[in-house]
Amino acid sequence: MPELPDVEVMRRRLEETSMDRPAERVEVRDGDLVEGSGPGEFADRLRGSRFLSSRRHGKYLFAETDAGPWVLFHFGMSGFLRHFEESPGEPEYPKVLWHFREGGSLAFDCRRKLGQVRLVPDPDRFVEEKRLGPDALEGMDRNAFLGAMSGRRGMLKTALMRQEILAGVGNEMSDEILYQLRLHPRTGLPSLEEEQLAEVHGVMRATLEGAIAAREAGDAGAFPGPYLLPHREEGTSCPRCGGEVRRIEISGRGSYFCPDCQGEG
DNA sequence: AGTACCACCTGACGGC
DNA sequence: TGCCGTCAGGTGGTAC
Repeated sequence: MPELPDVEVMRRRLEETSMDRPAERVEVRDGDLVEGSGPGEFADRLRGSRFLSSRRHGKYLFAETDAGPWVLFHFGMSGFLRHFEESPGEPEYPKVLWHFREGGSLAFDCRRKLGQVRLVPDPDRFVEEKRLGPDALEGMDRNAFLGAMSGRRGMLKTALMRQEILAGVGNEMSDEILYQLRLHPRTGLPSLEEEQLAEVHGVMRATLEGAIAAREAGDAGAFPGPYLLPHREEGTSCPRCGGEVRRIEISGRGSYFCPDCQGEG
């Protein structure tokens, strides 16, 4: 799940449910997911601590603690956060849990174990060391976007997904952005005029905002106009023109599009 | 510079 | 029912 919109919604849930509550106990059920320190050390450092604030950069979520460091959450392909009050609400694959003193728990769930949790002294430094580009939603105005995209030879989709160019767009959102633009997934950057690139920027922002709103509302209808996200399946019909949605492979990643709206390539 | 491909890891799902 | 191949939205490294 987790691309920028998903992570942003998780950040908001974290703000609503888990701030300023001392953790009675931090439970590491799978130390494989904890990077940079032993699982025991991680739990010990955070015992009794509270989350003070949160930040997001691209697909990374940071939570400031009064223990000093920030907790970094990265979700891989199958990770998410869930706050629950009673044990029946516990998700299926919780790897790290915060049990709050006043009740309730926060679970970092990660079925495929491709995510990670770690302590970092400073989010800005982490972003710099990771060489992440500016956040696709908060950190890129039109000119920055044009600057980042101009002079590149590759595909638009690939560039949108490269986290060192801009952070937050993944495979699924890149497909959605191309769908909204009615561009084929293999569209090359050199074929786009500056005016079209500016449109890409606007549509990217609107698509990310729309996806956040849709996820917040928990229903697809919140998205303005037809969108591809619920139709990522070969053979389903395009919500815009009724054409047949197809899947092609780009660098080993599944890419879904409507040949009728977006061209055959 | 850009692309393809593999690896990481585990589960869900469809076909036979 | 069970086995098997395929696919999954993440990143990172290698080879061309």
